[in-house]
Amino acid sequence: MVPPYVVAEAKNSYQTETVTPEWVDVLVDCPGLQGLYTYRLAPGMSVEAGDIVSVPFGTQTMGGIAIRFPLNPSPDLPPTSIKEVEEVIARGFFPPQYWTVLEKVAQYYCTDLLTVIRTALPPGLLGRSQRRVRLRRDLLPPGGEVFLSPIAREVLKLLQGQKEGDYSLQHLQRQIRGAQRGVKELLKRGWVESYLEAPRTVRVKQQKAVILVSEPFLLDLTPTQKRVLDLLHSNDGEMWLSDLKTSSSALNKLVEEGHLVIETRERLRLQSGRSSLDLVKTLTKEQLAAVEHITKLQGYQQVLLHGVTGSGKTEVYLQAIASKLEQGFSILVLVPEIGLTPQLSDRFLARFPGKVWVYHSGLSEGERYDTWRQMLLGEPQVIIGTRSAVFAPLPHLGMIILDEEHDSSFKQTQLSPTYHARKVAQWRAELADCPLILGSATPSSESWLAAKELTTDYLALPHRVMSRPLPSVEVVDLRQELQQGNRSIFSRSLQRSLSNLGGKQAILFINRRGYSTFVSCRSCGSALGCPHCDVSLSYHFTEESRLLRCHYCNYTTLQPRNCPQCASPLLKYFGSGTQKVVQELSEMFPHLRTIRFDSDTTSTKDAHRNLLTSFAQGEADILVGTQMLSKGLDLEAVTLVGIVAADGLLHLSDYRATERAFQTLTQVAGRAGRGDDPGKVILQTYTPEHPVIKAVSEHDYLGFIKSELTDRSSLNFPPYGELILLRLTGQNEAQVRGTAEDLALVIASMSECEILGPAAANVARVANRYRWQILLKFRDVQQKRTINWATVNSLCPASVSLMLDIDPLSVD
DNA sequence: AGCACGCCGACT
DNA sequence: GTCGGCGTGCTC
Repeated sequence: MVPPYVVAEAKNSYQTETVTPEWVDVLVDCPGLQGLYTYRLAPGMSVEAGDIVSVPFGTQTMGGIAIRFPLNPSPDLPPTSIKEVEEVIARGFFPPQYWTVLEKVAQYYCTDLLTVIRTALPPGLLGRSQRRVRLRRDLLPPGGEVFLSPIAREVLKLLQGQKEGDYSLQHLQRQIRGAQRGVKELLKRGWVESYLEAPRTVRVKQQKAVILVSEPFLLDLTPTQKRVLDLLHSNDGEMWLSDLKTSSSALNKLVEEGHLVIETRERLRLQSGRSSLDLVKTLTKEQLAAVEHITKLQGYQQVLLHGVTGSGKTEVYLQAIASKLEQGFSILVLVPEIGLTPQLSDRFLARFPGKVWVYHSGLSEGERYDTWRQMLLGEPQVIIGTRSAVFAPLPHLGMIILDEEHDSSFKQTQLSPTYHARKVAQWRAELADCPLILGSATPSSESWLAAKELTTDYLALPHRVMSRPLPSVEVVDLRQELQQGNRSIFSRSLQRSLSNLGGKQAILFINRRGYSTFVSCRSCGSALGCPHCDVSLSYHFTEESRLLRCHYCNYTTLQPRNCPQCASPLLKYFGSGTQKVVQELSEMFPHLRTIRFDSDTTSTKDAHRNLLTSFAQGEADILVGTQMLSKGLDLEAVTLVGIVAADGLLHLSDYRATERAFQTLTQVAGRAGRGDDPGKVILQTYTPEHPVIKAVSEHDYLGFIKSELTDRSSLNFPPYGELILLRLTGQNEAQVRGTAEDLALVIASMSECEILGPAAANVARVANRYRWQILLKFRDVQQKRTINWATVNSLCPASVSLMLDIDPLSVD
């Protein structure tokens, strides 16, 4: 059925042959399509696997990727229907083995190759053709518009407004509702013409460069020319004209005399960030052993670098990277969220100036496109990026580092492919035959088990640098506080510590944003809920207004004066969020300045960095924030960490809830005492006897993970068994439920796996869509392959959407 | 996703 | 009768 073909990986073997392929299978970028389309290659047109081409598709032109070269087109294809590739838009976008990784991801995560490619490639690489409309002024009779319908008249007016009278149809439709009808009318009269524009992809940015080729006589120069010459000298004789801040005409004389050459070159739009000074640090004995172990590795090897908070993992990375760079390799560094760790990327930039580039979804299209091209150049370099950077096309990959490997942001959950960057990194490292370093103070259960089973090397940094101690943790029983009459959200101990800060800084952690987590009526007892979701609304306030907001769908309404159910004015606010903590702080400690750090205050670009910078510079005394605080902040002046309420993390039903709680609490606690002064953590809770609280307060990772693994093993949860979660959503509750029940039956007939559910999701409705789920538990990877997902998918009606989460980190 | 082709209501 | 609505279906 499938014709014999030359696959992408075998590219080299066919290149050496003199036969030029006549057919090419192209992956056309069109949602809803997953198959490949066969095109003819015009004689003389050379296309390689991975090239971006434009092809006729239906009535339009589309961008696509050349995947493979069949020896013959499929026999069921009428030969006359095969069209020709139009042109090659971009070449060489994939290093060797790259396809293998993408195919592996598609297969493992049960999705199609195109979805994976769209995740991996920078956006804007694949374009689609655009229809444009142009006014023919020469054919337009004066006063002709009297014959037109109102809509056509409106379109005509818009077209006449512009000098060229040339707009994309899309633009016209945005401006005028129903523009297409008007355009048709004008087309028929022949007053406008329409044409297809070639697929628009991100373009290379071209700029003029000035190059010094010979030294002019200094005495002959005007002041401007002197300034230009000085600038050129301090930049190795080459500069962009735009950076010289002078017009090219001012340089004409020097160009004429042959001293300067001005030429147009591609200018890469790269974002490297800010660099400051960073000195190579002296290593502790343990760090040194780790660096030596890593640099001696040959070939693929996974390494778990288990370093307590403040043990100097970053310095180990930096020195290992330095050695790899010297050998001519490139290094990929993956971090949870780039915005949260500006200090980390700054340190890399300072240590390896000109060799470090960041890559994440916050970059503009042009920046991502150019950074991608920069990677393909193959020069030894370091790419720091978030989850999607695991697809960075570095040709001479010498090492991959996953920092904070336990962090759940490495897993994609909402969109397909639901990949985990750790897993993809393993495949990439295996193919590139290079080490993969997993760093964490609180390793994931997966990585710990791998180390225990010896498939991963284990390196420990059990002590902080400079012999600094880990912070002492004081557990405060909030039940006792209440009994003894303290109704504040701060225990007496935390209040005492805050008032004795003595010029040092504090971090307060609370895992909810907003002011109150829910509002309920004291008369009728009903809680104010979101009209579109099955959750209660959180109370937020701004200077202008008091709002109730849904944290799931962002529905926002003004806070009502009276209960909507019974009109009682007695509304009570329960639960504390970051806003309430900030407010209570300002009432209790008016002299302490606070910064709130949560997704409400960090939504704008650079907000993370700006807030953290101003805190680091001592412009505030206390940083109040959510989970975001747990991700690698390294602030030397912080001596106190207060965990306002740990309980929100402890009592969740999810199979990974305790692991996450331990990690978050340990990481937050680890922000204290990273400078010369010892740190202190005050952990407030209603359940001080909880094993997680005990383990966190004693810095006992080992004890924690042992009992956690015992629990997981007995229930065959990961990292022992394997999970797949089916999430079904739809507007009709009965239909969603019915579909879930049907699918569960079908799956039961295919596989021996354990089926939990179907059951309504924890939050049973979000944005008016009902959610049901089925959890599948497999013995091992082999058993996981027993399900035919095409069949399962085909049984799902169009009005119910089915989302597969492979290896879900959360089944709530 | 587009954009065709194709089959039903309000106008010359 | 025609024009034009947008309801399925195909795109090498």
